[in-house]
Amino acid sequence: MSQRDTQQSRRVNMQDVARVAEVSKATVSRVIHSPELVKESTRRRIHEAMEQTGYVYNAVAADFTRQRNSIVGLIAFTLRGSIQSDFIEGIQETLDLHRYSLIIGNSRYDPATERELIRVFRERQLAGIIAAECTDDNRPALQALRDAGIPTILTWELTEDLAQDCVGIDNTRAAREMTEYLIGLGHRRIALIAGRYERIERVRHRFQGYRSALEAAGLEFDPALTVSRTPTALEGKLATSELLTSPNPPTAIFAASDALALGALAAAREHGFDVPRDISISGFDDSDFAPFCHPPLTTVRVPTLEMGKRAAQAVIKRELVPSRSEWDSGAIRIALDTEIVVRNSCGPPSRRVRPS
Amino acid sequence: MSQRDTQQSRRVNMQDVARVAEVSKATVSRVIHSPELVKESTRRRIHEAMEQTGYVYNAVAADFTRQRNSIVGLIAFTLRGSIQSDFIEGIQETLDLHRYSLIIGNSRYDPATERELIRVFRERQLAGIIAAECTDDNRPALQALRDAGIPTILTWELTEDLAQDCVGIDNTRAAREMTEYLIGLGHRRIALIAGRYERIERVRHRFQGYRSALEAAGLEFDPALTVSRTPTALEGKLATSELLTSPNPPTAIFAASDALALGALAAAREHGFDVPRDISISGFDDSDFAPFCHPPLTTVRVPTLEMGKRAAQAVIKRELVPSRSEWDSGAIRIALDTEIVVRNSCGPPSRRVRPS
DNA sequence: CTGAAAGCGCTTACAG
DNA sequence: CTGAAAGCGCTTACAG
Repeated sequence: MSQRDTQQSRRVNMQDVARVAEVSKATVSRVIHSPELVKESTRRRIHEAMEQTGYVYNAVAADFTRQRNSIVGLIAFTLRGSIQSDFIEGIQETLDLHRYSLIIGNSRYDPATERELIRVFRERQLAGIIAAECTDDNRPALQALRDAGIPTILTWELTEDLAQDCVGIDNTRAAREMTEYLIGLGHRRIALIAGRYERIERVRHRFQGYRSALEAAGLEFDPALTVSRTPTALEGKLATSELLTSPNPPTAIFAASDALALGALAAAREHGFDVPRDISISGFDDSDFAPFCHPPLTTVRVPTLEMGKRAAQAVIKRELVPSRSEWDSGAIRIALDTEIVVRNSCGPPSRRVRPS
Repeated sequence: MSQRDTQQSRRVNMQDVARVAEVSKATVSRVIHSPELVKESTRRRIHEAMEQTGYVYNAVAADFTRQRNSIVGLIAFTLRGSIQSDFIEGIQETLDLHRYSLIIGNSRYDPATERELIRVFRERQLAGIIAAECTDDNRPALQALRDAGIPTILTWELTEDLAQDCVGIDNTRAAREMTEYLIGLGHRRIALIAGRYERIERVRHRFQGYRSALEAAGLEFDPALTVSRTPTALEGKLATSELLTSPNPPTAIFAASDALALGALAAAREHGFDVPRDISISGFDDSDFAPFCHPPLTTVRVPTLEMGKRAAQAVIKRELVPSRSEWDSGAIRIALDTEIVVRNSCGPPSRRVRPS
């Protein structure tokens, strides 16, 4: 193969193709990007030359020349659990359509790494950033990115900052609706297991939704019934164990992620509680595994694939209109609907407090 | 902020910093890459100049100049299920350490997309490629990448092609051991649910391991007991339903991924089978959710985090020694150990064929 | 310890 | 429909 040969010396570049096709490299570039501008016969000759020389387009050189990269970055705290793979699939699908690539950055919940990530993304002059999660601490860094001309889209929530582009769901309402559903089933003592309220806006919103549903129903808000945990099954299990063995246990547990709910289910079983007879458990996300839990999990469906697609579209839209004056005409704010998926993990409360 | 100001005109570049610090840009470059080569006082002056001008290093220009990109690409069929997020975490952790970024490509099981991905990765002149999965059809494309001087590391399996760099597990042995475990429990009719044997080497190996354990124990291999499915919970459930309602059902099901096993568990419950009393079910992967299944899943632990780290290290090692003559001194082949994690989803067979 | 110079491979107006 | 020319911002020997 010619690749092997040329490799020892020098890669084939556009100039080489131009020489073989007896055109200028500007024309070769046109064949690649706007073939309709080039005469049919010339185009054919160039294609042949590319074939013959084993030419591989150099995207790095192109990005460099254009002063704008065709790579989008994703910022996440973790790739486990909380980030739905569907969400990333949605982003990729859309990006592929427009010939962008995706770099995935993982801050591992570490602010220093997060800062580092943002620095690297700036250095790489990425076309845009999608933030899957963002602590309040991290907001200024995102803002700086935006100031540097790099579009940033926050996802999974509708930010209180109305100047921030976002594609998300109404977490407050979603949590309120699930809480109302549990209240409607007859529950009076409903626990909430969620992330760290103080740092993440969307978790705070879910908490607010839960609380406002309680208040609207005239139910007392009991701080002992809300626990903050990292959204993993293990933490959900631990938290549920504590709730179940507390002096005045809940009759329903609303886990603000399906991973937490999975752990809650396991804890309930271990303590001899039948779900939903002895205790109701609901989740949030409608993950892949939710229908296969025992019992199948009642949860909040989040249109993650759609959210990923919309976020990618938003980045691309921004990137195509880089002028800041245009941006100032208003933020992109896309609200996606959620819905409660009723399966079998919730039911009316039993009078028994402890199972046999 | 200075970023905002400079943005309207031109970005601050190395030359600007050099001017302010009254040095050449070569020296600025040295401060960034090999500060030990620069005199302390000069270094300080340059750092001040960078600060003052709001300089942001241009990594695209650097990659372009160096003719070698500091981004590694990952190729996968999907981001759902089969790819463990721990695996990607491991890759990222190692890459971060060495200041590489990760582009994640998703072929969505489509050969055309896969080819496209490989083309894009070549155009981007990536530092190397890690293939999380690779059909046989796709092997030549990977080979072409290698020929073009881009290191490619295959993962999750120890390839039959001894010239291919790989970091993986012995799928044959792992499957044989799990099958032996089930045989040891007393099972005679053991089903296997796995991916498509004909296309993926590691699935083929698991199948071979299963079969060789059967033969070693003098058990008949019954083709009716092996089913090929996409590794999702839904497919696992469907396949299990069929097995359970077949004329001569198995007493144990070995699902070659935990996602399949999760579905299998759900199917068993739906058909009124108690696990493990009426049917044993085992998985493969030891996913996050395995301990929280009902019952907790007996499965094969795969050191995914470690595998990710090793794969990234292998790419970096290759990338640092790009000369082909060095490569020819031998392929990188790293075998990682698996182990059976015994939980509660497997037990001795019952004599009952159908539950009450 | 530091500088001058060449060059990487494209794209982008501009001209014709 | 096509070409000539400038330039993007670095790094890399080489020289001193």
